[in-house]
Amino acid sequence: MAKTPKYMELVNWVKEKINQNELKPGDRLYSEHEFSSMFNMSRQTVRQGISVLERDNIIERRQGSGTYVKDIYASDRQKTMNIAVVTTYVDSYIFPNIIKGIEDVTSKAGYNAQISFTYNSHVKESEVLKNILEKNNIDGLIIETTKSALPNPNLEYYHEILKRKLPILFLNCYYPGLNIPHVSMNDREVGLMAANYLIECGHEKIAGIFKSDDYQGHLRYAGYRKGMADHGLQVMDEHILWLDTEDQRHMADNVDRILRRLQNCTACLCYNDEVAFEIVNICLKNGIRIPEDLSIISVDNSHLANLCEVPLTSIGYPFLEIGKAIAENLLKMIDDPSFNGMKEFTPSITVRESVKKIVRT
Amino acid sequence: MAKTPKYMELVNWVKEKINQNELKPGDRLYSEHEFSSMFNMSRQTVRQGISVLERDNIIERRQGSGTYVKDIYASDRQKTMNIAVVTTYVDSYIFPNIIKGIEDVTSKAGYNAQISFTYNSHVKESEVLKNILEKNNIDGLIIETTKSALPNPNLEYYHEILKRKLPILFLNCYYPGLNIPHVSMNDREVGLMAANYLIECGHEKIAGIFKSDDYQGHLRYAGYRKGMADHGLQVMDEHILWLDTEDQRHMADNVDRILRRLQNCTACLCYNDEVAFEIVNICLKNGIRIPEDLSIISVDNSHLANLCEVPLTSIGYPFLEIGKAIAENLLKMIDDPSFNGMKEFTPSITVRESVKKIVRT
DNA sequence: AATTATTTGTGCGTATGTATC
DNA sequence: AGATACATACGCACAAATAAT
Repeated sequence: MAKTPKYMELVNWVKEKINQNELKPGDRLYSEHEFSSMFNMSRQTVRQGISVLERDNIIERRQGSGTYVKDIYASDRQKTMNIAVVTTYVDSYIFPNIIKGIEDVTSKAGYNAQISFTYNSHVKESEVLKNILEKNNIDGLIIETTKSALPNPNLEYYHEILKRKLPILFLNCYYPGLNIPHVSMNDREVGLMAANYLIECGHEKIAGIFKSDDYQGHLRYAGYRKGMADHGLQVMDEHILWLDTEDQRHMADNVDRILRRLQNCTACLCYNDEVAFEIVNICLKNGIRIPEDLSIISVDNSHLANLCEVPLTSIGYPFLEIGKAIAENLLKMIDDPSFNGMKEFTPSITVRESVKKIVRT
Repeated sequence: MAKTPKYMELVNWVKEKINQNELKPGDRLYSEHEFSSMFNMSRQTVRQGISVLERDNIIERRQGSGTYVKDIYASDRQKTMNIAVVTTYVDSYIFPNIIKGIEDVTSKAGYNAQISFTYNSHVKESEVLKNILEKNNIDGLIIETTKSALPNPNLEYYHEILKRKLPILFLNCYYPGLNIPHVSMNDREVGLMAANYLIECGHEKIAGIFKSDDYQGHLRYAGYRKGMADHGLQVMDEHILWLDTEDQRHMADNVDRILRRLQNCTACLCYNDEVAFEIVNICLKNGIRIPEDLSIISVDNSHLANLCEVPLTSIGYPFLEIGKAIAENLLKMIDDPSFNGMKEFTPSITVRESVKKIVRT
């Protein structure tokens, strides 16, 4: 059995008082003489204990004045100048631009960006968050949450982050139930704008393809519903296709499913350019002409929208600007914990060739 | 005037002995009792001095055994579990895959990847390297050097890195004069293979577009020259176009230049898919049919090669594998400083539609 | 395998110096 | 100027770990 030294009594006593909030940052401890009589130990032993506390960065000695509890949330907490960035996929067009935006801002301010990926897996996300909390060497965190529409088993980690008052911003997605600010597009507005545009072009039977496991998909769906409802149009479940991350990776397996949902529709709202790109290819291969037989509207306005066989009309998603904004706001939060870094971008549409205007008869 | 405490005598004495190399890592210091009589100070005072040295991570006490000088290059140097990754551009297809490969490997091994970009600017590179050396919180470095074909003003930083025995690997490019291992394609082989393929297809008048400020460009050019020479063909300077990073960003400004170099040629070897993509567009707009009038061979075999209006025959560049390999080798170097992480990949060709076979008459 | 000498760790007492309020 | 606080310094005794005998 390991015998603990006498001076550890004092060390533990102080630590406990701090934990119980009976000793707050800036408070003066008892003097060495007082401790000496309180614990029945010599002043030398008291000093030994205080040395341990000093070494551990818990207290601070000031000659002639006293011994003080260090101020954790201010001068003491020295910045590491590291920012953690956690995203889901190393996607071909979203990721590089967002990262570039973030890195532009952080590197100019002297920060390093530590980048990790979750591959949209909760397990990987939990590993990443655990690692971040254990290492405790970052000043702030930008995270694109995994499967944001599903219950998140990693909530405890987010609560711990809040408890530690570590500045954190959600990228793109967010959890409605969690009090963590986010920087993203207004995705409901995105869905609404897309639906409205199609309706303005004369479409009424409008299919929708959304992502089921991202909260973004849910918001875009909500916007789409609102657009339909505003114009007295009905949303038909048989024209709504929900794709999850797995489906998206194997679109070829979903061809029949997709074609059935698109039947009898004159237009389709696609979750993003990646999906739209695939849908266009599938349609063309199956004799459906774009936009003559089916109009397609998409989201992201990435280079894919340009490169697509039928250039896509797409709602813009300014990834570079989002990256810059989220980094700027995180840095502000680091300097001023009361700053709320929430920001939502308003969408805009880029018209290309994938939507046909229908003249009503 | 500040009076220095007596125990500092001992502290300074030890520090000096270490500086003069009279005390080497692993050496045992005199015992507390010996010091006590040597310096005419009490054992308590000796202990105080030794405490200072211990706090400064200079010596290590072992109860019952003695006090030892710490071994800086081994057990002492505790790993930070951070890897720095420095690349040039946040490119649309190269970067995400390489980063993904690196992050895959490093995160599995429990490392964080700190990513920075130089935008192919020496100034930015120097800032990044300076920051890395100042913070001194990484276990290894992967760097894609900036403008590797030009004299590098940041050589001093690389020498400092070598001096510190910090594991470092060059990505893609490297400096021939610097003793730092690299992981890349064999770019000379790339140029050779591309030239040979065109020659095998019956082409003799072959233009070449290379990047002037990357060493990769020079190597591919060297390979191209060898392929030509091996078949008794002459390399004509008027058919060689050198582009630097700036030119590449404003290809539209170079149209006349480009068309002049391609005159009288039946084929063109392009530095990479990005360049080839642009060249194809420029040619088609100017009435040059691909591959009927001009065959194009390219390098990278990225998705751009597929998406190009004329699908490109391209020499593959396995970015994901390169990323994985460089990360694996860096981790090996961290664990075993004698390990040489150099690796060169052999290229392979993917044939699409941009090269016409000429039947000789 | 047990003993012993050596070395660092813990703990206490005292005295004096120096900074702060 | 004086009281109080921490800093330095010396002395001693015993405990615990280590290494050699």
